[in-house]
Amino acid sequence: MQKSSRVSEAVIRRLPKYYRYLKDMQKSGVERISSKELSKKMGLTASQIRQDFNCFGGFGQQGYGYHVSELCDEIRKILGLDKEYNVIIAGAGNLGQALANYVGFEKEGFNIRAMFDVNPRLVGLSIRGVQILDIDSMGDYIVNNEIQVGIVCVPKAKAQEVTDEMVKRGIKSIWNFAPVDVEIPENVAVENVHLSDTLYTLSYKMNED
Amino acid sequence: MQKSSRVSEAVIRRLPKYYRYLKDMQKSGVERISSKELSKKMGLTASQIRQDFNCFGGFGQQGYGYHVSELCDEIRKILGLDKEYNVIIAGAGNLGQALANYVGFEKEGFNIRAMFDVNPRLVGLSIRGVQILDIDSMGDYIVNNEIQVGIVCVPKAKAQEVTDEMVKRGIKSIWNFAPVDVEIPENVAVENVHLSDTLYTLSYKMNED
DNA sequence: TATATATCGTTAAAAAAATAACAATAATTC
DNA sequence: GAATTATTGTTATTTTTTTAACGATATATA
Repeated sequence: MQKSSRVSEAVIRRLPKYYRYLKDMQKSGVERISSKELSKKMGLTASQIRQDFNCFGGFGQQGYGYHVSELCDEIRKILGLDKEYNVIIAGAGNLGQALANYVGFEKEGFNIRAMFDVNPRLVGLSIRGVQILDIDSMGDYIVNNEIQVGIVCVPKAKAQEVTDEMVKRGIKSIWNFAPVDVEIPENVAVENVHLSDTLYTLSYKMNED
Repeated sequence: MQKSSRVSEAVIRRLPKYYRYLKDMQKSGVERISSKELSKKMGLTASQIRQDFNCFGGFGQQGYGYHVSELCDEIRKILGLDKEYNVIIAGAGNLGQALANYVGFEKEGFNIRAMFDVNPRLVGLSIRGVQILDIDSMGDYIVNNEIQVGIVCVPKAKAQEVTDEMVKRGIKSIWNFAPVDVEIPENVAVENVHLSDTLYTLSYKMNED
């Protein structure tokens, strides 16, 4: 798995999709699958699938195909979903609350430990057992509770500031939903989500031909 | 703009990002920008930017650069954001409510007309003036109110069913947040969002080196 | 057990995307 | 107003990504 650092962004972005489909198949009791069958289901080519998996060593067997649950486990590991993470959410507005309420993240090891907000009306409340604390206490909380992942759901104007504080206190991963690309140092990972981007793409497609 | 149908997916997916940066600059009063300056801000190459814009005709001026507001307007048009759309949301859970509360969409012409849910406790309530109606009335509502865009925020198990109903009643664009790829006929546009995909990518990056 | 079939991993070819180069032209300077 | 500079649009080159081809190997069949 030393190849990792040379795996292209395109491949990496397909991994979660593989994982989704494989998890589903595993759940439905499918035991084996060939690259050809999988390609049909996922709308990719069989060639690409084999090539993608081979970036990480290749988990199949000639003449047989892939063991679904084995392959699924491998991809889980590659994605780092076999570990547990401590997570906080900055911004307890609608989106922050929606994320806190979604149980799927916890199933994959992302445990939301606390939420933070400036609004005194929200501070003190709980969402699914997760407390909303004052945003001023976020820095110390990160340090004291070994938080690795920070989710940014604050308004655009506060996003960079909140991110900076997270990074300063040792967070190594920023999942940002504010509609602005936040800047981070090289050793920190970031995903700027930009929900509306996909809406605009949809708008483009709708008006295309 | 006849070229449209031959513009690559990669370019199309960058358009919303250009639009974001240009809108910001326009707001801050920036009048002109060169591909070189823009490339620095956005983390792209100047070459790529010029090439991207030229897919749609090229809006610059040699020796000068681009007029920010003019370029911004052009991209708005290309994305179809100069029009108005009637939108509904299926599923008034946390995510549905979060989307209904976000005013940014309306600013770009996506007017949320109604929400739909199965939960009788939610039916009858309003979010920012948008009524939550019974999901069974969705089909007729779509027809009677000329709805063009359907946002799917229902659980995974119901996503395809709800999508089918939307398509059957004439919706031409599906923005799907359920964690499954919904299938649609060829003449309908779809964006399957998959929030957790970016979290998993983040997880990969965090564990990389 | 030998033969046929399926299917992978891998190498080769093709296609697509990104980058670089440059001629054309507008703006600016002297 | 001529010369210089800036910067585009466009063509050429390079790189990356995708697709196709195929030998190797395991499974299934006769």
